[in-house]
Amino acid sequence: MLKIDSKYCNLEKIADSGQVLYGWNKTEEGYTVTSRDKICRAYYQGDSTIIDCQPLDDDYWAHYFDLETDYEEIEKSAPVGDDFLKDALDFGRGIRILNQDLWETVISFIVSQNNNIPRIQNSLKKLKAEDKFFPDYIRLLEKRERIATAGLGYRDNYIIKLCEELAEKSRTLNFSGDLETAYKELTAITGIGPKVANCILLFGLHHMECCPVDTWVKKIFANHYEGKVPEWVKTPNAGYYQQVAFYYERTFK
DNA sequence: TCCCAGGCATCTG
DNA sequence: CAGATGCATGGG
Repeated sequence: MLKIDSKYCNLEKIADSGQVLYGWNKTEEGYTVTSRDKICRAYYQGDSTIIDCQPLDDDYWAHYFDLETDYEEIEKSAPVGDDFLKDALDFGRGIRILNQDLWETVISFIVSQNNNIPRIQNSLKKLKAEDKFFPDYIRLLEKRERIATAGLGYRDNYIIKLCEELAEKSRTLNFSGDLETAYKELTAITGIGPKVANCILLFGLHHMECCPVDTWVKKIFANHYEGKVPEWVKTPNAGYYQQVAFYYERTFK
């Protein structure tokens, strides 16, 4: 069981921050969270956030919830004199950048393009169907009818092509090289462009300097920075600043 | 009915 | 290189 100061681990904010499109389900006490073949319960107890898993797998979940990172320190290192960022950091305090499963993240954000969040989540649920955990490429190729009926629109071919290419090489996705190499390998996949690649790098591979620029972030630049790119975009923790800014802007759209 | 959604691939100049 | 366009689908 993990016990975290809830000030820096707010379950609702994490669930609604747009980084996680699969695996979080609301319950009476809080959430159940699945990742790969693992599951935990997450809820509050006093001023603490509790992560409780059966069987015991605290190391996995400690990494998933990114407990090795000091978010108070990230806040302190934010560029000064930026009122919008300061407000976003206050509003989003409690968000953490999860270490999500790479495959789940890749599929989630391929599905996310030119799509809305409820539809994305619905499609991912349909891909999982009655399976216990999110299907790997082998399972998806076995269950092609799911891909056809998941409401994926034109994105279905991106997923089929990726699964078939992995099957041909008989290997799962992994990006062991540096950031630049991973970015090139990701954007070489049909259906993955700069924005989706940055989401995968940030949410699946935990490159905190990556800053996905989507329609909301463009709105932020336009509405709060006179159309210019703010300083925080090019800092080592840009991914976190992007996430709280996204959450802040989208909440008060 | 039109417009949009955590964009991308493709084509054109 | 930058800019324009089509894309599947469901919700507002």
